[in-house]
Amino acid sequence: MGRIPCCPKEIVKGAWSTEEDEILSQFVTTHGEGKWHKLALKAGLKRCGKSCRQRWLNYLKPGIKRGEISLDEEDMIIRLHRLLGNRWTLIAKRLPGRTDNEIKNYWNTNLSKKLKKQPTLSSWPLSPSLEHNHKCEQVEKTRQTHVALEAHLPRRVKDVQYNKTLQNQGYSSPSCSNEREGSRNSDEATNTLNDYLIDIDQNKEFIEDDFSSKVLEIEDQKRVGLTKSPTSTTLSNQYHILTSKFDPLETFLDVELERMASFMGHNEENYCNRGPPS
DNA sequence: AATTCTTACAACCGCCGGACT
DNA sequence: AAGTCCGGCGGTTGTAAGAAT
Repeated sequence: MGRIPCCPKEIVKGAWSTEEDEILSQFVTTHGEGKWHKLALKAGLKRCGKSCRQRWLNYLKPGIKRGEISLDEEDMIIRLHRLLGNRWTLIAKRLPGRTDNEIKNYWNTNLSKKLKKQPTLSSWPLSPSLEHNHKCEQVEKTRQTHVALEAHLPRRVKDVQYNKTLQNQGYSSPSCSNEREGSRNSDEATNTLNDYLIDIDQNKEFIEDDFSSKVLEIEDQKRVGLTKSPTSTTLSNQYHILTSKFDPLETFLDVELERMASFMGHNEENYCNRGPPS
């Protein structure tokens, strides 16, 4: 039983014409998004479904911001990239109107080169001051020490399993089952969001790899449907930020961005796409 | 003016995982 | 359980436009 080809036989590739854009826009506006393969056929577009999806999501969808990326946006991209790595969709979610593709391109063509020229300031790219530079150096030193001691952590986690449940909190934390060999012991692998929020509150040093792995962990918690807020009084200070629709990753990013802003003496409000919890 | 080089970015491609049958 | 569909993601490529020679 052969697989149905995903694209029409006479598939058109390359740049989209104005006519094609109009057809796609009109069709999606009328019939909605999704089922891109069928959509392409019904709309009479000789395009791959994926191509239609990409064209709509990256260029035609209302609300997409075109044009030059502002300094604020650039700064935000750099910060988020340090937290998340090449996870463009996650980064794009924090920049309203910008698409993952646009951010990825901007990074590859502009920022990666810029940061290579200024490796030390890559962590904190805002306008420099002496105090600022001093802090940057301190942070970079700490980071380098940490990186030297710790092998690089996996960027992606494919498999998740529960192996720890926090008592009296109704909150269980997954851990990575594909840990690098010898990179962590089992206790380290069971660090929880709770633990990490305590770390944040205690204003521990910024360590890049810890952030990356923690973000991954939080994403996995989301993936397995972890939405229940803990109730421990010990942790109550940390959880004032949690809303009824608790989203561990969003919360984590908000906390980190606020922390970085406070560290650098900048107001991060503009970067947070969610308002403060009510 | 012609040619070559560089840059920017739109689009393609392969892979993955969840949903469905 | 296995096969297939479908959407999402991130890496890579193709190419137009501008800069340099």
